[in-house]
Amino acid sequence: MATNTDLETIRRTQIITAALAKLSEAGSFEVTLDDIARAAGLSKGGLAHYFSSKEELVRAAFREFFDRIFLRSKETMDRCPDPVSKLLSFSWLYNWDDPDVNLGYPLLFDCMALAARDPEYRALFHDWVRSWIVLLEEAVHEGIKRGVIPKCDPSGKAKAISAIYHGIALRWYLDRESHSTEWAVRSFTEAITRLVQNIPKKR
Amino acid sequence: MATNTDLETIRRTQIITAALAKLSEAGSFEVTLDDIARAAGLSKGGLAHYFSSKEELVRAAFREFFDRIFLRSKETMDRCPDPVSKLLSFSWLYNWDDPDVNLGYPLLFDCMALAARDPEYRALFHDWVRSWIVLLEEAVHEGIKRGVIPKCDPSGKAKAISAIYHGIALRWYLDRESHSTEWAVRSFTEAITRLVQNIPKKR
DNA sequence: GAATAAAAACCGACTGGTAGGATTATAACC
DNA sequence: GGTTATAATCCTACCAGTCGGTTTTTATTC
Repeated sequence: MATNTDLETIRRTQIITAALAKLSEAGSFEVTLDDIARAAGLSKGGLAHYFSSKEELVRAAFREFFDRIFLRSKETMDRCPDPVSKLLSFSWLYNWDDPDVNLGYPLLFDCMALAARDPEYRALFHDWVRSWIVLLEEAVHEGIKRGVIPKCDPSGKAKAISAIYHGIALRWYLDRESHSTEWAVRSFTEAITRLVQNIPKKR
Repeated sequence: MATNTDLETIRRTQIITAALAKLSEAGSFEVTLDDIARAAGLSKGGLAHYFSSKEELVRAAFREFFDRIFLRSKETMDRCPDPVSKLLSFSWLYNWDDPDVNLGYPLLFDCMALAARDPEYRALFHDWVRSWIVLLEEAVHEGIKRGVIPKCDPSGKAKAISAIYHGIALRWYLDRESHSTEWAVRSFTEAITRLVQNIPKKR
């Protein structure tokens, strides 16, 4: 028997799941509360019972999704033994068959467009980026300690690696006709590998 | 005395300039035709005389802006003598005091969010990316010919360089509190420099 | 070089539809 | 029977696009 709180949790997950799907499909401006309510098997009124405004719902949905992606990133990374392979463990970001990928990129683009103007969304984006960077930073740090990565500023390096993934993802997703998956994987591998190599002696 | 066509050109530029400002400010979904009309010193009706729909106007504005940025990129690049410095000539993208920068990023984010769903905008994005890549590709090619860049696939390399710029720009613009301009410049310089260096011998 | 006709540019009120939020009604449950 | 959950309406604001009409410009004619 579901207690009060249980039902609330269930409903909220239901709604957020539906919201994520619809948001991904249509974008935060074009999606309507009715769309989301219907997709969640509720009416608008029912939805209003759990989320008092569209803003609130949308933000909750984004936050939920970013958390999910972060967790997944962490798990994937943890399965890699050595630091460098950890840094290169994000190739799942470039897989058309992955449901998170198909759902996620439109959401991410939306979030960025919102973040370009709205400080609240900027904070959301910041948090997400931050968690990702911390993850990478640890790996860089470990790599330095083990001597497989040359001494450097781990934080700056982690940010650069993260940004490279992001930049390549952008192109891969939005301009797929000229940016193949092979290109994406090859490019991030090469760029990141070189970024954590010793600088070659002067020619 | 202005001929027919002259006035039309003037007005269209007027409108597009106003549209770009307003689009950058508010985003394509939140901006209204009235806003743009007013900013252009026209009424809604007057605006309708030149652009038959919001869609059309927005797209024209984006296209115009991307053209402008491309031209600027080209000019900046052409002023660099050697191939590698050409590849590194985009540091103006990370300058808060640049008006194109302040205007441009919100536009770019909007365009990407639109492109994530709408093929028309995807085509726009594609064209812009393409022009940029061609520019970089030429420099890479020249570098290979001159022997300052190791043999490689110039197109793939150009795409990677371009994506790196873009990725770093993203972070720099959206998460400014943890991504300084110094970080941005240092990171793209390092990443791209390494990307066009000879691979160091095995350790 | 006026006078007039024709066309282009422009205005602003109106319309139809939409969507977010609020209110009210109803069902379920303790 | 009162509290919670949900549905069904309603209200209001907003906005893209339209359209009749007005002003301004251009062309034409005498």
